[in-house]
Amino acid sequence: MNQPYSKLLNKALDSEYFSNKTTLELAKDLLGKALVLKDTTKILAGKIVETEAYLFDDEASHSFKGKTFRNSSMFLNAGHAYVYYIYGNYFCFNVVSANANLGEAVLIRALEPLIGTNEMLTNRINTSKSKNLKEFKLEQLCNGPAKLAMSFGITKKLDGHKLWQDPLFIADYDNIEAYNIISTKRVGITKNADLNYRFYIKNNSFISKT
DNA sequence: ACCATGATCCGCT
DNA sequence: GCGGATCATGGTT
Repeated sequence: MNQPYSKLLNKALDSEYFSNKTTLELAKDLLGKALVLKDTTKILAGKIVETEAYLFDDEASHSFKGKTFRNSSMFLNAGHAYVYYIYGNYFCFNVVSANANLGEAVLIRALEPLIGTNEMLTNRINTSKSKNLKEFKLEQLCNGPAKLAMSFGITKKLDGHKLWQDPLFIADYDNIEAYNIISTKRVGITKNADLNYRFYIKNNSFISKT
């Protein structure tokens, strides 16, 4: 058993972890935690190094115009997964936050791979049609919201999943105090774009962009 | 029915 | 740095 695996054993965070803080607090606190996918055949894990917050009164948020079929998971209790399909190709993964029916969430934008990197690469190869994947570096495996979803095989099937249970959960990993956290404008949005709701670990080489 | 949009990625210049 | 791929989703006709 390798070091990261033992560090993650029995460290899954419970539902209270997600509900007892604001969305902005959660977006920062998730940095250094591990995203773990565990089923009967495999375990994949990555350290969360980059997040973005989406609030209820936020024009950039999918929830801004109210509840629809697509975004309904955003209105569940904190700690549920919100997975959406985008650009005709990709899935992105969020952690629902704050009060139920409010519609707030944290987008997970980048991971530092810890366990199961070969399986992640296989998932990337099978999902994306790129032919240069063999040259991919570890830094490029999960350095973007759709990339990490591909690596973990996260699809709509996990939309609405409870993140304090298998097969997908968040585990304690690194101590948040050990990091300097940088906040910047969010990536890829046009509305309400001036707020510094993107957070990442300073000097970490696995983030999506500088 | 039709249309515009998009919390992205990738390859090319 | 730029544009194409590609289609579910939601809003409008």
